[in-house]
Amino acid sequence: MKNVAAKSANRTAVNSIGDALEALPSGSTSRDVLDALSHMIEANGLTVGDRLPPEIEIARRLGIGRAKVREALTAWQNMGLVVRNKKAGTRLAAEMSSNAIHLPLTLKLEAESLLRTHAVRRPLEIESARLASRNRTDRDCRIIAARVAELMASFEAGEDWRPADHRFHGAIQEASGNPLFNQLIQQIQAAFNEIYEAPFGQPHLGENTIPLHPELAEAIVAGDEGGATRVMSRIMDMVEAEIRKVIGTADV
Amino acid sequence: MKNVAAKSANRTAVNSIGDALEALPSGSTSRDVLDALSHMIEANGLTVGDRLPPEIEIARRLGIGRAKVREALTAWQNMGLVVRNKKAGTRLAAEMSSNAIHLPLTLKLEAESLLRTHAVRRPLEIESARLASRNRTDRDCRIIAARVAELMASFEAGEDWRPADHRFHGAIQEASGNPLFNQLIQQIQAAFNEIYEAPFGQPHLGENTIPLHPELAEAIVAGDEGGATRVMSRIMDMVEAEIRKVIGTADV
DNA sequence: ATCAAGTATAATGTCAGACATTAATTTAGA
DNA sequence: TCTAAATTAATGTCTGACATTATACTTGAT
Repeated sequence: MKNVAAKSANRTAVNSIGDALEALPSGSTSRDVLDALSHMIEANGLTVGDRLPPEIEIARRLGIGRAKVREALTAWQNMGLVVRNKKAGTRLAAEMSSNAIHLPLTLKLEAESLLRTHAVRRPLEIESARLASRNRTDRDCRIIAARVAELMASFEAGEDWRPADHRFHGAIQEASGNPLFNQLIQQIQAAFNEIYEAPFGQPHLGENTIPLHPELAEAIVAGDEGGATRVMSRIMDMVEAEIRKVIGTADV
Repeated sequence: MKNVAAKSANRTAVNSIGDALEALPSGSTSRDVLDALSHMIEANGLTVGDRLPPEIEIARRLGIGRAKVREALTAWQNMGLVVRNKKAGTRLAAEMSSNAIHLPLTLKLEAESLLRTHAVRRPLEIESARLASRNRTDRDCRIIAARVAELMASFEAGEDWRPADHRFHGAIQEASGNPLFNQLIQQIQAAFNEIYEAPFGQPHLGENTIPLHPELAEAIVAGDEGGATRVMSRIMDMVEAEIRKVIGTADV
């Protein structure tokens, strides 16, 4: 019975893709293929568990080779967005894996994932600040001082201070002596931005925390482990509060 | 001049892959291809910026088709681990890309130190314990209780308790309500094991910490945020101490 | 008529070969 | 010596074929 419903749903989907899948211009990238598919999925209201058209059909409609379609679908598969099955074809995956963030498809689902992403970033930032205040070299101190000055100047000039903020935190992670912190946080932050920038435009998230940054820099330079931990925690808490305010939810 | 050095490095790499790339058994998956390549990369000491052999060469050596090699490399490319270039071939990427949190190779390339890996795991474990003691459901409590019982039984029976330990920590991360913790820690731990098991054989790392685990479980079930944080911190500190003892180094 | 077993089929998975494209390298020329 | 054109070695793409397999269908027995 469930099969019957699924089957008819599939048929409508497959029959009506002509409306939404048009030939791509030449030189189109794998990303374009995914965008076209996203569009088709949305236009047809396909949901989790539904089948996509066969690869060969997609290729024909888009006017590209099957290899290109496969490459694109493989990307989604690796992100956990679709599962492929010999006879059953390619279906939208039962669950969106969290490190798979392809915007057109997942935007609606990802609001609270901003908080989740931040929740992971939080302890890493705090720990990196603690280690930085412990392991910093003279050179690190000079860089941190320069970066925080740069940040405050940018902030007070009313410019877009986020690149400077990014560099400042990068300097702290650098000073921690463990490159993994920088790597991980950078990736997490990139994922965050990918979710965030699109739906809400140009944000000023974290603006209230900027005045705290000189204090953070001082604590690290002074080697004050507890102070660095405390200030960074406060910064992270304030960022979290702002996220909640923006997306208007309360639960993690 | 830099070109010359790079070129000669490439040549040695390409010439010596015969040592490290052996034919795969049939039915091998794309993951196997990547594992074989990882192995080759490590065996030849390739680092960021170095070239991989041409796809067709890899395919020949592994006894598979070029399509399969391409699919595997595409996965890495999508994760930002490699960049491909028409004539220049495929190179290990200079920077890890954003939406991909694929740690195993990253860590292998970047972290020669177990301590660094552990240093990243530490704050994540502590935070997940804290969140678990805050967000746990009744169901989580039951699972945690069952897992810790299982762990202690396995430990006292003198068996290999590590799978049970793994499941216990997994239950805590589950209880935190944020699946990202589980994902990240699991990957970090996988990377750790990949580095660790090989050189030191069958370890009993963390054995001294097992008796602390019931206490940790109790704190979480009781909702004692401070207690959970404290115990998990102690566990992590002890693991770190044991790592230091094993590898006999002092520096992070 | 219902259920089980076997068969057919339609989709993905893989391979091979060819050609297109591009960027590094080499060569020719000013 | 420097610049520009030709070469070339790699990835990128297309096509067609075959392998594999999970589903869908058919057949047979109870």
